[in-house]
Amino acid sequence: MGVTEKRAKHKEAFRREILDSAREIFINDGYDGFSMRKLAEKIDYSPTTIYLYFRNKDDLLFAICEEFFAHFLAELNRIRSVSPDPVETLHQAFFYFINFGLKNPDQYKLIFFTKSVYGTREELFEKESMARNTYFVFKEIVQDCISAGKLREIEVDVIVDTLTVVSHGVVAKNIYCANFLKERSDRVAHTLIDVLWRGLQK
Amino acid sequence: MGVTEKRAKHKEAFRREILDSAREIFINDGYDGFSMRKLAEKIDYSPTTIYLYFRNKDDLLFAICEEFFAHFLAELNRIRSVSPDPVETLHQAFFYFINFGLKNPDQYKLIFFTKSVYGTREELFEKESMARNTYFVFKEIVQDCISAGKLREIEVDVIVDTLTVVSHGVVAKNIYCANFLKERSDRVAHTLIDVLWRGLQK
DNA sequence: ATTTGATATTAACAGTGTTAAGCTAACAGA
DNA sequence: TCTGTTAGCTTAACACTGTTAATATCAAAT
Repeated sequence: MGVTEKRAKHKEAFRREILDSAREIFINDGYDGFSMRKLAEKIDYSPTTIYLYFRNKDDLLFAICEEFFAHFLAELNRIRSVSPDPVETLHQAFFYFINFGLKNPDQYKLIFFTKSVYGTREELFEKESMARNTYFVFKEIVQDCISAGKLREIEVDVIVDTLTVVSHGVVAKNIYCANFLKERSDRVAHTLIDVLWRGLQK
Repeated sequence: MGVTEKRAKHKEAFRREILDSAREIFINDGYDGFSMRKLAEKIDYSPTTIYLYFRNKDDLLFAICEEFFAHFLAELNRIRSVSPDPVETLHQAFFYFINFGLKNPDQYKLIFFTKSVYGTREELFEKESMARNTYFVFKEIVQDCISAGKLREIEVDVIVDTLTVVSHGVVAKNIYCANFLKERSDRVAHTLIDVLWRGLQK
């Protein structure tokens, strides 16, 4: 292995180390609680060193979000391959997102409620990203249900939005009304899914 | 009118002026975009003067939130007095919140998605506030529907949470997925209410 | 041995929330 | 009228923030 290769590898490893430390701080302390100086101290380098590996604070956040969406995408594909029934697949996929949010509110908040990391709808669709891929796979799952005649004839995009809206809602409530859904968030989530399903079915 | 009274009145007027300017900045620039120095410049006083009228930045936000909730409460009571049918009242009340959020995303975000202004569920219930009053009136509206036998037999608190969850969801999606619901937010909101209603009815 | 280039650092700028101390002007009582 | 007090406001400062420019370090290549 050549020297330049070795260096490139070390650089990559260092980038990873920065990213992992950054994610920890972002999740624990939130977007505002995160600071470049805090991260620098954690990794034992000067604050400006970070700028050699990431453009700025938001670039760090973007990289972290992409890794999360890669994770979501993998899970959606797993569910899809395991469960052959489209309705069952949608149920599981939908519950996966809500459950992730309820179990990891800080992560969910960071990814979805911090900044418009991926810009407008158009900007999200324009350039390739894990977030974009995740969106399309989820849309396909919904489309499969429609194609199987299991849902009311509502535009697929409207249904997708409706579902993500509800997921965001459960988690937002859980995050911003401190302890509001405590001991009850699961019940509210299940009630909501139950109600939604009754309302969406043909 | 005595001198002390006059002074008190002036003080009150000044407080109002600060609050109005603060709300403008909070809404336009968001919680983070707001700064004491910005506000000071706007009202043409030094930053520290503000601290003679408000404990700190969050105290300003709290005062602004309370005024909003006073507004909500008045509107809920108005709807209630106008529409005698409990189901119609709930529909209107629910749509009022969603609509407020879609029409005034910055305000909604400031009030509901910025900080846990009113603390935990317990803390909200403990001390009297406009937010607390608003919550209870909305709960009463839901309870009226249940009492009239118009809803499935689900615990009233769960239904209230479910509805606020959906309201938060629509608005959150609208805010954080920039332009995501654009031109479609109304349709998604109506679809959601329609779906929810089908699912909630007996 | 010298040059080059990558990597890391120090110093600085402009901004943040908040506090402590001090100034000014108007009032009250003698 | 002089003095003491107090309300109202300001200046200065502290400890932070993200980010940039200039500089130092040090290993590899010539």
